[in-house]
Amino acid sequence: MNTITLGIIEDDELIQESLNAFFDAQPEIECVQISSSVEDFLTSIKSLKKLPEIILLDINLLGMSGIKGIPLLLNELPKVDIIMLTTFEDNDSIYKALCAGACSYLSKKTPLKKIKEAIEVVSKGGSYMSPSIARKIVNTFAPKQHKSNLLTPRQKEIVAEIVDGKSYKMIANDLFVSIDTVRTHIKNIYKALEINSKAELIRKSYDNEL
Amino acid sequence: MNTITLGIIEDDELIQESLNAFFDAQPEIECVQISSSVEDFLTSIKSLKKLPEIILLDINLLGMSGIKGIPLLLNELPKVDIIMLTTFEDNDSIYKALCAGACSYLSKKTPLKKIKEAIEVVSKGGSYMSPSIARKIVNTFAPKQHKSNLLTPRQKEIVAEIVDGKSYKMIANDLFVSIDTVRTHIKNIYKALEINSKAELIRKSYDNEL
DNA sequence: ATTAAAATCACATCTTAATGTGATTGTACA
DNA sequence: TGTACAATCACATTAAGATGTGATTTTAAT
Repeated sequence: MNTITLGIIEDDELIQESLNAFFDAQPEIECVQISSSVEDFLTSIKSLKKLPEIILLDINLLGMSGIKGIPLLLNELPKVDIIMLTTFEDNDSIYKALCAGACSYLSKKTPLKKIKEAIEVVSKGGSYMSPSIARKIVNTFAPKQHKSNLLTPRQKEIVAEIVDGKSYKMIANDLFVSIDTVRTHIKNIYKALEINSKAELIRKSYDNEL
Repeated sequence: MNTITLGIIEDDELIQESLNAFFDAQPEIECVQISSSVEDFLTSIKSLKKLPEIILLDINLLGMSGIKGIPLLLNELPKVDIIMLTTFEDNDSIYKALCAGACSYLSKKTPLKKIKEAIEVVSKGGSYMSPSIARKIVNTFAPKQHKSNLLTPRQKEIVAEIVDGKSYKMIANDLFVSIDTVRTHIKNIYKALEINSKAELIRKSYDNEL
């Protein structure tokens, strides 16, 4: 197994040193650049022989924030994997970092051994995150429980088929009813939602408005 | 620590039995209901004294799919946490399951010990997922600079109108061209995207596939 | 027992969408 | 200076969708 080249962007000197000392002792990982800011890091890498494959990135930095730096880092190093290493664990920071292109998100409380593990996992094409952060991430997908009772269960079935791209005829077949029944359902759905076209129905469905 | 009550929905008898035997031997986890389908499960829980706090759910089931079953399960058991346990590891299945409200996603290849660990993590309010699945999940956030050149700028304008719920006639009016021109554009769009209905077009548009 | 709501089906009518063939114009590129 | 492509329009046909009126049946609630 090849050594993994690592970059660190972290403005707390204590943490910098602690990480540096730790990775120095790990033959699998070679720390090729440590900077206190994204700006410095971007300048420094121009004169490096070995480029980092993975970057540990803090959010609260001097100069631009780690999150704003992600696109710039990815622009300079398109193949790099970015692991956030930060004290912030709020949904918003996590969400923004991932949307910007980070591939993993760790709390600074994470033990060094786990950080190393995360680096190895990411290097193999995976992603590591703590259970609590993972939960926050999956929660961003979860349905926003509108649960409006505008539509009956049967009507919702019909909507699902429509959204799936089925024609009335196909729906009738799938649900074992006549096409006229499908028509009637759709008439009622349109009345209930105060719309009058399939396009609006699909939009509402995608926007979770039913 | 209290025992965790568990439900299992899985139609493969071998896996059912293997899970059942394993959890029988775990004092921390009590399996209160095993069913082969979501439908059965929903019927069965009505007569249970102890309700499951966590459900292991397969996707490929007899009757309705596990993914379609998630909303129904959450409806009956609003506090339940659902862990997908499935062979499917494609982005789409993962994404749909999480959007439907699953809180964790495991491959069937996961060792029993890890499944138990996942259950305990979820029971504590976290989420467990394997590195490869975690990576797929974070990738759904990442910026997708597809910017596919499948459609010309004019065609994209037409699509925008369609998605907005406009009819051909309205589009023709908005863009100051004849309705036949709109028709031709749409014909070409359908050909380019290899689809043949408005519904599919709207879906692709919402799913960022253009 | 009555009522209300949900789901089913039929028939009719009109509008919109899907698809094919064919043509013209302008622009960009080799 | 062709040629490829985007954008425009016309005509025609078949399929699908939208909408109205009216009716039956089953089930849940009053």
